[in-house]
Amino acid sequence: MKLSVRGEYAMRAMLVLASNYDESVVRIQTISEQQKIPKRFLEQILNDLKSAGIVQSRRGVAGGYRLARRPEEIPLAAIVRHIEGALAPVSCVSERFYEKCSCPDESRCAIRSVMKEVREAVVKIMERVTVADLCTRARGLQQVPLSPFDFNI
Amino acid sequence: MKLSVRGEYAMRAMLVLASNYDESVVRIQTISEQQKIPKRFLEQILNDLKSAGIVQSRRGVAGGYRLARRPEEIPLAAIVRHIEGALAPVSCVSERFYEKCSCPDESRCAIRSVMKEVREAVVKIMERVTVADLCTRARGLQQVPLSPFDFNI
DNA sequence: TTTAATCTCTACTATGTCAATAGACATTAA
DNA sequence: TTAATGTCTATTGACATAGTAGAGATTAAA
Repeated sequence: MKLSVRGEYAMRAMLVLASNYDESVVRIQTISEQQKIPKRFLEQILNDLKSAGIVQSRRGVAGGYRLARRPEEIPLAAIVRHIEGALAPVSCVSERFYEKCSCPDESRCAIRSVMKEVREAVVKIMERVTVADLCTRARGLQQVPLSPFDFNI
Repeated sequence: MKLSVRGEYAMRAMLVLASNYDESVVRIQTISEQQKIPKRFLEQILNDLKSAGIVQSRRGVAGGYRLARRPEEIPLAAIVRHIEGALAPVSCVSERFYEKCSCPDESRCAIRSVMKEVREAVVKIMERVTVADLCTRARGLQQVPLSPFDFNI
């Protein structure tokens, strides 16, 4: 898995939506400003997440976006898979985005067997951690005081 | 980590070199034919691995490539890091290829903390597995009979 | 000394992806 | 009716990828 800027923005937006899960909807502009994400670019990303059934939207004056499910029910894997594609390091070990590779004999490829392990390790984390966990972590990190090195005199 | 074709070729070539570690050198052409890798492309890749000190070469008539160290001393991480760059899913959690990301406060970024876990999991595998392990696995996989489904009548 | 087989270095190219930006449109609450 | 929103499609510039190509340097052997 390699996260593009697009994928990073998607996660950041999801974190905002999850933090405001009680609200009816959150406007694109609000997310864009809070997270410093180019608005028109964010539009595309959220629209994309909508087509994946991960978020819902309301159009018109009091419009905006909200999560389609509870934050606990959305693993990070779901977001990344829809925005970036495979979590696997090579597509010949991907379950959902499988593509044949060019090696002579895939079933006996030693490299592939290592790549499978990498895939498993990544999937394990990304499927276990949900958007709700992200919120919890974010709250935890707020508590931590800034390191002295982070202060400018 | 996401492996490009270039990175995959590099690993396949390294596997061939390790299998012939007793030989003096192996010709590009030999590797190219065995692994079905475009020769001129492979030239570049091997030359690149040479500049990384991972392989050595001999020029001229009886020329070719060989590993610069014993297969047990070359972790896959070394190869991938030189050909592809960071193992980390985002550069803001990379040790060797660190780059600042666009999030408001990196030290308190919840997404980053998850990405760190992913990085650790990937690095752990790629640093532990060596080219020698690749050879061992390859030999093991040779023993395994083809699944009945792999036969064409 | 010549030759042929090899690696080496640099440049080029076609294609695709990424990160936006833009315009016209549809929907909705007030 | 209007203004604030989301929706859809197209375009763009920069860069990366996966090669291809040509000319050259080095070396073992004839």
